[in-house]
Amino acid sequence: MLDESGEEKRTKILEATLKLISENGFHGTAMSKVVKEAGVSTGIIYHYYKSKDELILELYRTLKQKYAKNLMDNLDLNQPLAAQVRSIYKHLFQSTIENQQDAIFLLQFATSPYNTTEVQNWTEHLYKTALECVEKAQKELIIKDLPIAVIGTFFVDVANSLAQKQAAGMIELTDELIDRIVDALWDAIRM
Amino acid sequence: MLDESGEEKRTKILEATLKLISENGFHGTAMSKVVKEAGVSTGIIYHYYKSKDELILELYRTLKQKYAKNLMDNLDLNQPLAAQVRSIYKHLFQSTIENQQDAIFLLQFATSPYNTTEVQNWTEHLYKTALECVEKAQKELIIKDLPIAVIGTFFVDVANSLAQKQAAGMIELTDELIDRIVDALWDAIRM
DNA sequence: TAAATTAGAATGAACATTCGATCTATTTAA
DNA sequence: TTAAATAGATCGAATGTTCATTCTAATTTA
Repeated sequence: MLDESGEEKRTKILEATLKLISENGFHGTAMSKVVKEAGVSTGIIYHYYKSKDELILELYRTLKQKYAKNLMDNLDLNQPLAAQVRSIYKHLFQSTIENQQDAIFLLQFATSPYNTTEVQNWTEHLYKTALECVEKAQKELIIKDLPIAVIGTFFVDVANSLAQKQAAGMIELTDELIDRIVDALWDAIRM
Repeated sequence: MLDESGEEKRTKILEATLKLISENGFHGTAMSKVVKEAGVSTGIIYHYYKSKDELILELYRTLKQKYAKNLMDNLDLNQPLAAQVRSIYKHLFQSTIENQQDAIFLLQFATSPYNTTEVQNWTEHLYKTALECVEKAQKELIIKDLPIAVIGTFFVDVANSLAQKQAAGMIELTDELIDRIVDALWDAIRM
């Protein structure tokens, strides 16, 4: 190919996988369909990825990293803690909801056997800075002393679930509604 | 009796399916494994269920019905509204968390393509009484006027996610912690 | 030209489902 | 009361399909 580097092909494969899995789930997504959707040959997919599992894991890592990076980049450590925590909430929500396809894939992944303890540990380390911020807020009695996993659920899992409901047409998440949801969840955790 | 043994076999098959899917996901659960786990023959499963999909749907319906019934049975409409809503929360949490296997299956189902709009509508009607209770509390300005789907997420999806985290050993949900979580979520929705 | 990349047919395993035979209990007929 | 008939339940081997992965040959790139 002329203007298609290996990287571009990798990306195409990942994008096709994301689209198909978010629409049809892990079962409904045969490698042959990924190949077709991405417009590449069967062989090439195994040139870039060892196996289907490896491909799915790489897709997961790519997406998680994207979100974590975006979150950290938008975190202003000079702000008051309360504002920082609310900012984390807001960002998580907005980026989750703006990328429904990603959210649906991540939700499926999280509830699947792919999500091993090893993967979970890797994921957790990505959010180190945000976690530290939350822990600091707990120490200073700004937010409730709930286990970090519970607060994480309030943040991440709620956002993912709502994104899924929006994708299913059960709800419309306007900016105004997102603000009210963030307010409500802030009420849940603040002292 | 014939009927009884037949029912028992149906139950055995459902139980095996639940165990295997909650442990290994939809992919990891071949009909041959269900057969082995349930201790029945290949043929009999198709005598009772049209297909694998039909079996999975029936399992979903069975579980959902169980929870909805338990919830409604424990709802005392003579109590003050706030107490009713909190009671719903508490029950949802407790029953979800006490049955991790169920919760994991339901979570997987919810994020899979099995969860069509049709299925979602059926599920919603099950919780009619609880929904009415929440809506009434909104009208009387006891809780915030958030879309019912959002409040549903705060209830059901949070409980399911936490049950999954507990199953994964990431958290230990003691009675005391559950109370604090219910308190926190009540703070999220109350006026 | 040599090495890397790409193609897509070929392979074999896994899987959902079917089928025909057999068994068991209940009803009917003599 | 007993024997035959019927209908549902059960079995597991056989079938045909789908799918992940591999292989060989062709093409591109350096």
